[in-house]
Amino acid sequence: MPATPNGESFYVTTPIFYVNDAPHIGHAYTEVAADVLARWHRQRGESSFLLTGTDEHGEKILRTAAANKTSAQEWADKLVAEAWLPLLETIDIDNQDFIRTTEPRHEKNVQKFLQHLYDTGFIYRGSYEGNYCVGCEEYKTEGDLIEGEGQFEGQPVCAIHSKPVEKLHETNYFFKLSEFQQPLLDFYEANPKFVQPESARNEVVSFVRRGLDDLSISRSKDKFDWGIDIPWDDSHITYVWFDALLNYITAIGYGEDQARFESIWPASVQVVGKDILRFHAVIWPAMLMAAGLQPPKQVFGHGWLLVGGEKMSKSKLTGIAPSQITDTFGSDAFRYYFMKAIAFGQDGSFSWEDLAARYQAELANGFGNLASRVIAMIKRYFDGEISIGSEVNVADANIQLVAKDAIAKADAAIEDVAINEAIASIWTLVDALNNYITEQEPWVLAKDETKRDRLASVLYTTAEGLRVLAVALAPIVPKVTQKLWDALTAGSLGALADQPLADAARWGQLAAGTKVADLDILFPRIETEASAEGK
RNA sequence: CGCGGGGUGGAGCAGUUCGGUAGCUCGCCGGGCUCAUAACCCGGAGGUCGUAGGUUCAAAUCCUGCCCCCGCAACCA
Repeated sequence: MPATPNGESFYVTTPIFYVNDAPHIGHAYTEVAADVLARWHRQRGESSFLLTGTDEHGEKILRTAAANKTSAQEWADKLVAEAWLPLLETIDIDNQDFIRTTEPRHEKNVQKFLQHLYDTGFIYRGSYEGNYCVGCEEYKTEGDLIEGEGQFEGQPVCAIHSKPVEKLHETNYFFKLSEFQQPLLDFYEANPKFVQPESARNEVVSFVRRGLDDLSISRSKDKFDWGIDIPWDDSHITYVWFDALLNYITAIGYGEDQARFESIWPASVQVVGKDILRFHAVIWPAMLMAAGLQPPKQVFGHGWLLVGGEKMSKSKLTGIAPSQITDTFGSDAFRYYFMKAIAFGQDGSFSWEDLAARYQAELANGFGNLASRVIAMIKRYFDGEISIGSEVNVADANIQLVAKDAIAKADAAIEDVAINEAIASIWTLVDALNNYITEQEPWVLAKDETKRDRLASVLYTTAEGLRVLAVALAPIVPKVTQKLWDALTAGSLGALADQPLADAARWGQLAAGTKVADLDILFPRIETEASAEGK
């Protein structure tokens, strides 16, 4: 694996959640992916920073707040406290910061950014003509409209209200996005990994080739005022792009702590759902270019979770709250399942049956049971004491090779943001160890006093294998690997999260004489029927 | 001709860039083992690779037509 020097910085972001939404497994999926990347890089010795947060401005929030008889800010506060922060708990996210777009550190520096672009001529005052739907109280793009039926036959109508839209004019501020078509295409050309996966990149490139329009970035306060004031014109507030997207830099010191900002930016990977890929791969880099800042190194658009073969949706009642899964299976299983079962970047099917099957086969029977049998044998045959045998054979050496190879390949896979491949690679060691135990038959060796030394070697090999697994799987399943680590090392090797991946496969780290501790069942069998859920 | 993704043993997927024994996980059947969470290990059955044609010595893989499913147009990573 590449020997990464300490001091390298890894900055990963998730989209900020629209605070009005109800958290579902799609949100959690994005979070877990980013968290796994961040933890992995941290164990590579890099200073790894995971940012997530909430998007709290906008008309909808203002309206639901009013409907709940409270102010927009209080409404947002409540949702953050009751929905979004608990979500992070539920799935064990180790984020270094959580930014809210209503915080002063954000609003103030968004204004600095806007002012800068205004001063340098990238923002101008223009007239906006659009199709306004009175029912929605917002402008619709051509694509938002559908063909009318019945009395409105032949004219475009709002897809939600099925009523004709009005042509309205409004004076707005615009960002000169159109000037960035060629710079963006050049940038994509020079940085082929900027948009990943490949299919996402192709889509973005062809989208930009078709041409870009300038972007309206402000709204008149006549419409609503729950946003950030345009600094030079207090009759307008900014629109989503210059508010939400900028969180990625306001959180790390843009505009007020230049040294810190420069030490972290540009972001290493910005994980986004494919629905918001264009904003992150087109508008966002253009904004940064306009401001003289570097675009992120990579924007990764992941796929959708499909339920019953279709995209999850609230209206079809296929939205699933993460806690529905973690209550039964635990946060580690949640993290493992979604990272392993779905190729990151592609759509993936979720089903309770698949989740239960993988939990049982891979986590409980594969990994959990392996840990169980190894610890049990050390206790049974050596009174719980780690013992290093001297008789090493080809099979032992092979396990060491598998371990080394597994880590190296997993590391390379993480580099490509292929999280499922990384896990599959680590799992080769789980399988190899189960196989090794069967072939070495330690229970047979145990019956022969003269084979005591060989027995020690076999058990030491398996214990070291478990140690490697604990370290390599810590970013994926932090809770159970911690339990395993405690049982195995009795604290003699320091904290699990501090174990460098580069050194993980170096054999011989468990010291002779270490007493292994009791190990709880890592993944208890789920007694309830396959689905463990009433569906 | 709106844009895009996809159709591979019962389920979920890989393989399609650079044609040449169809692979993985789960499930199923048979065997082994007993340290372990009725677990683990080995072997086996099961596929006209959506469909119709074309190119080729050879196509899941290249070309053409057609059929079907899904996403983008309502909440929504």
